[in-house]
Amino acid sequence: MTEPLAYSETEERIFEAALQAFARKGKDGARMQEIADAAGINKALLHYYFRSKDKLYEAVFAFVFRRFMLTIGESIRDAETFEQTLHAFIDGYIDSIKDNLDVVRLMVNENLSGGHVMGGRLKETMFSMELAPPRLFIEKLTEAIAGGEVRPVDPRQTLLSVLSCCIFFFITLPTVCMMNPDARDNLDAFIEQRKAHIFDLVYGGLKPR
Amino acid sequence: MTEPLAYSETEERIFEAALQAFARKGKDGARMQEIADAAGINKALLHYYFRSKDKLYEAVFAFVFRRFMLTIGESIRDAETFEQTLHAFIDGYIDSIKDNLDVVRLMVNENLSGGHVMGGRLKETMFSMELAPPRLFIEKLTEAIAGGEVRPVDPRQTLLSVLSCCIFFFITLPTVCMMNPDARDNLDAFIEQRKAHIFDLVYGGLKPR
DNA sequence: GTCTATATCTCGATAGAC
DNA sequence: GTCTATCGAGATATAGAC
Repeated sequence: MTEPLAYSETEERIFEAALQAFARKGKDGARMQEIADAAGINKALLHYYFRSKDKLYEAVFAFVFRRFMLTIGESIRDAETFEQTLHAFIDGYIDSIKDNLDVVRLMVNENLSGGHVMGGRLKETMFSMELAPPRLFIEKLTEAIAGGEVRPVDPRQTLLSVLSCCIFFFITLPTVCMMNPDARDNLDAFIEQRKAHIFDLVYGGLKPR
Repeated sequence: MTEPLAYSETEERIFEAALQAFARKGKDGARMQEIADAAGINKALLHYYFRSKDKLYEAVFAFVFRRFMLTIGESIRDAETFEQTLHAFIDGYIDSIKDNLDVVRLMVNENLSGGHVMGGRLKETMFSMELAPPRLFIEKLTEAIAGGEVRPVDPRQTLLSVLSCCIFFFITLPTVCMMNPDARDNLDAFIEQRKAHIFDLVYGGLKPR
């Protein structure tokens, strides 16, 4: 099941509307009517383009997932030291997520309901993107351990921890804002604070003693 | 709107069934029929007890949220040094989450759809549980910074990072298992590995240089 | 309290004109 | 391609017997 390389303007408007609906309420919770309204078209046209809700969901997921992965890939440049790599990774991920919050919400929803749609996309992406950021991160970290810049740690666990720190607070934003007044008052400032803190904590935790 | 202190056996069976349904498919995606079936009762009885789906959702959320908070509170004992506190916090949280995966999924779903129901419960809990674990964590960390056991960091950001590391991989378990064969083959072993890694990384990142 | 039967409504999907 | 109108399935919710 190969996806088209390009979509019409109408189709992309549908994707944006569907993304928002699916991200906030999940596949079952979202309504075709609200997606049509938000896209400025008729409900029948939705079925004309995508046949069924399931097909729309899969098309939307494939589209935004691919776009998001490319965005992240572009945002993270290669670096000399592991310190630079870590900095670029954290900043790049957080910036990309901030601009694609609904994509992350959609992926979390996918995981909550089994992750079967995402599973297919993941496998495809793994092979097509040789230098995906997570892979790059693990390579650089492994080198850094071998070179003595970083003490011996499990690279995969470390990657998971960094990703956790960069993503989790976006997922639980309502709760975070309720527990943390700064985040509610000035989210951008909080995000910059967060970037600095994560780098500081993780790099401190990785340096040899 | 005060909640009852105790529920009948039937009501608790309904709660378990509803928790599972709401956690996996969200409030809108879950079906009253499947909840009734899973609880071993009739659909009409569901409405007899809780009047509507919305009311059932709120009751279930209040019940499992409160129970989960108490579980975590009990699992984390007080400790002398901050090192012990951190260890107890990480192990206690991860064990509690492991035994209450659907509660966490429910809370994440709540956050994805705005978090209004959870908001009310959070406020109530903040006041009624003076020594809730997050508060204890921040107090102990602040003391440790003052005493020089830990270098100066933002306690709230640090708490958020530890929680991220403890919770995120449970939320994205399908993806984690796909990227990480160990987790799929032996989840319990992976979880123990994860506990050790988080403590190691965070405590390393907090120690004075 | 617990059930069967049914009312009422909403949603996904289609038919057919333009 | 885009619309209006509508069908039919399946959902929540209720009525009423036991």
